[in-house]
Amino acid sequence: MGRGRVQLKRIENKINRQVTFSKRRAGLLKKAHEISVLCDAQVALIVFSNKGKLFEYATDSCMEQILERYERYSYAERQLVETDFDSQGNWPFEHSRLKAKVELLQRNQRHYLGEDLDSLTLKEIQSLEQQIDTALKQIRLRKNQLMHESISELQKKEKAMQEQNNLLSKKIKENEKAAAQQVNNWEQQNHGLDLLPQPLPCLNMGGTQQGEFLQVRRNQLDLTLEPLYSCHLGCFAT
Amino acid sequence: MGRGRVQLKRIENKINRQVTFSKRRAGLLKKAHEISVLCDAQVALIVFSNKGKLFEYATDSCMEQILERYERYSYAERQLVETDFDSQGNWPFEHSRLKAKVELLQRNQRHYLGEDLDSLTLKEIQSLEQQIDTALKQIRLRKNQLMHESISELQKKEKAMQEQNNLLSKKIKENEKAAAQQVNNWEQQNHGLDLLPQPLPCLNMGGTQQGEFLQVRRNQLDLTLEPLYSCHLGCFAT
DNA sequence: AACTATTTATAAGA
DNA sequence: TTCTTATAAATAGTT
Repeated sequence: MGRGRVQLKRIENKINRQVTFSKRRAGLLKKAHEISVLCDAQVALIVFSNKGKLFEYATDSCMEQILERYERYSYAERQLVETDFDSQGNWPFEHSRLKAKVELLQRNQRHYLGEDLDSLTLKEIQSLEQQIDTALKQIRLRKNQLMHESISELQKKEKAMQEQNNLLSKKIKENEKAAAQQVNNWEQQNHGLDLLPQPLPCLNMGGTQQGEFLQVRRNQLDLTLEPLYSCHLGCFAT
Repeated sequence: MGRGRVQLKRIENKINRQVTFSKRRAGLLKKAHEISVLCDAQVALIVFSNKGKLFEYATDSCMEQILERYERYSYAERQLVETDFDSQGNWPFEHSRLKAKVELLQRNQRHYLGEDLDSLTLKEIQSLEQQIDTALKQIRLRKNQLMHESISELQKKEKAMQEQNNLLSKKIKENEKAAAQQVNNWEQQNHGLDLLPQPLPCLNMGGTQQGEFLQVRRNQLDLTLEPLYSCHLGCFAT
């Protein structure tokens, strides 16, 4: 919607990205509100800019309520299992223990994500740095592994297609030959009738193959999620 | 956008509302995805239809992670909400919700620490890598800040001590001078009585000063924390 | 589910 | 950032 057709990939120009973000964010929030009012739906929308700023919309401004509802919806099954498993226990105690645990985990999580670091001493920061540095190395290792897997699967696919391709080409040539033979025969019988057979284009790896492959992987690894959108991104963007 | 101008109010016709909901829902999800990709933003969108059906979109399919981030962001307000919620005593629900939360947090934590990465897709890994990379940068920033603070405080201290040192030296010299004067006087009065005053050693920055100072800083900054991260590193190692 | 007349959103330019 | 404008997209009403 604008003067150019838009490609669904990250806008590299920073200024441009920021401007587009502002505009589209406004549009998105507006539309969230509209569907909420028009269709009597309950909507929660959370947007973090790439700089980490938060924007949100929630029907009737009750974000927490909607998130609660969401979690209830997603954890419905789990609850059934857990409810009678726990009922033997000492609830008040268990409960406060859990709350403490959650708080601790959240605090650690903030630290792992590089937030709220002012409360740490130099020594703690240094230790944290080492942990995160190690983690990053692991993550990159695994990423590379996955990327290599992707690559080799794609190559395998390519090879298979190439073979199929060759086979088809061969068949086409044979057909052409047979056809030419036949034409020859005809020409010998009734002179001067031309039939030029069109050469067919070869099959090639399409640009969509990569996306398709990712979709497959996603479904294998992530059985719980509905795939809302197919992958439009290049696989190997950083 | 359509043949008539739209009024921002609930569509009363049920069929119409349902149809509009379908169309706009698709549009909204699409736009959420677009802004996420184009502008490198993290988006979570939750829609409950008025019949209670759930539709959702989350950048990189990690809804829970985004919701966690959201809750971290609105931490302060949330405390109040939770306290309220607890006291009305829906314990079984609250309890299982907490357990789910703990589980989620622990899973995320493992990922942040580079463990248990096999369950993640390539896209998720890439997203994780970016987060952790950013975190590490933050951590290093803070570390450098702390180190600079340490250094400049130490330098200030050094300077102060140097001054004190000079002052003391001066005083000692004066004392010596005075003493020599007196000795002279005495010598003039009763020849041949030698009293050589011992020169006093100067004060210096001891090797332990630095460690002590750091210890003090630590205690000032870290009143609340249990030592979460054990320290294996030297203070100023990278 | 398709179609199409219109309205909206928004990309690019100022 | 904000405004303008040309154009792409979304979609309301229709079939």
